[in-house]
Amino acid sequence: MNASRRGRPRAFDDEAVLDQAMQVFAVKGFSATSLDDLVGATGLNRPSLYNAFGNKEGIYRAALARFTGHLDAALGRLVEDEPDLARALGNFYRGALDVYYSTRPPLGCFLFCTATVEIVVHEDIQADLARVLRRVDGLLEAKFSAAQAAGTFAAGADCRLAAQVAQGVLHSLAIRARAGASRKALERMADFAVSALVGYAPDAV
Amino acid sequence: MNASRRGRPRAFDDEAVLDQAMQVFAVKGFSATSLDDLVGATGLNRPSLYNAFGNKEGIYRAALARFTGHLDAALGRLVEDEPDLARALGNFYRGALDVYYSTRPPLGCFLFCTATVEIVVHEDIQADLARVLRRVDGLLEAKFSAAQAAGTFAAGADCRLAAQVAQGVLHSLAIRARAGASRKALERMADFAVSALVGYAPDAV
DNA sequence: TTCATTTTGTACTGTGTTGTATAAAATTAA
DNA sequence: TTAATTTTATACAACACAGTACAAAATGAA
Repeated sequence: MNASRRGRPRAFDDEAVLDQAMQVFAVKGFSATSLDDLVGATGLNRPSLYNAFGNKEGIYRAALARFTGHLDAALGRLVEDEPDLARALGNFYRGALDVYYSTRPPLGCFLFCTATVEIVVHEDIQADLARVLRRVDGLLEAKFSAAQAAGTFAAGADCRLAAQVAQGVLHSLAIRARAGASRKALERMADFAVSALVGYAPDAV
Repeated sequence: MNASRRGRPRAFDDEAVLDQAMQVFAVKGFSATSLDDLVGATGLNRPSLYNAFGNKEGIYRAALARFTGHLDAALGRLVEDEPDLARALGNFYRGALDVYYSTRPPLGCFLFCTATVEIVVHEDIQADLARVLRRVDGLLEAKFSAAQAAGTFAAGADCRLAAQVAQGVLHSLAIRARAGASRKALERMADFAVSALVGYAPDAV
């Protein structure tokens, strides 16, 4: 029923359009990006964009969903496929850095670097961001819990807090990559964080 | 020479104006804030704003400088006045949370949450942000180094990396506070991070 | 073929935007 | 008092903006 719709067929691929829109949004942010920017980047005309995505916020949120969907899938796989906690975290950070440094100049994280400003005014974007925060916390908490059950992570440690701090390091990578840090510097920072988190001992105080 | 200038005296206090401008910028971000917003928030008229700060970016950067100056002074004091590393870090995070939760709704960090988007397009803002990142890394590295010299932080640890991770936790607090996390949750997260960092042992792998 | 339906392209509307010109007001120096 | 200087207030210019109306084009259904 979906393949043969009635009227004139679309002359563009939604996902390709969102990728092009994301490139502009990732550089300028949501508010500073104009519809003319998006028209220029996608090659579509305004009615096509509005028909497909509603309005500017709709385009942004669709691009955001595509970005987080991809990153979520990639990082989730990297974490879940690696049984060792330290290696899983290392893969997680390197996978993120692959994305954060995939452009010239590096733009950091599309979500953390461009959505965060908007969340006070745009409730939907706030919900989008909060959802990802919870999801990544959950993903990492599961990994810490599994390691704890396997005896490779401190028995008394709060896995939820460990996961929150682990994602916190990701937030810093996101910002620092956009702010001009070298990838190598961030890899070292991430390695240190992995070491500190995996080696955590609750009675250290 | 500074007290008595020639022409008509200014009818406003620069710092009060910047505080009011910051309130708007902190909610909407730089790009989404209009000059009319700033006129409304400050009570000044447009030529007065332009005469005092140049243009919109000038107003934003002046507000940013005021914010970072205050936070820098406050957090710097909190860290340097406390000799114990764990307590110093705890004070550091709590001092930041005091600021991040000082409004309703909480807006997180004015710098990390609103400047980060802009740094790709606005080089000056990028420099502003990079300067703060370096400064905070340095502040914390000095604290870790002092603790290391005093024997309360692991001898083989890289204090620069520890400092970067410690500031990384701050970046996460900044984002999460704006995204709707409770202050109590972030305090627990920060406490965990302090414990993990202070108890770090290089040979944990 | 003809009709219904959806997309496309152009052009436009109304409004919001940054920044400024200009003159009046308030002060100091002479 | 007068001139020089700076700030203030109003008004405005030139442009950018998000979103839409409308007709042409391209398809499937009848």
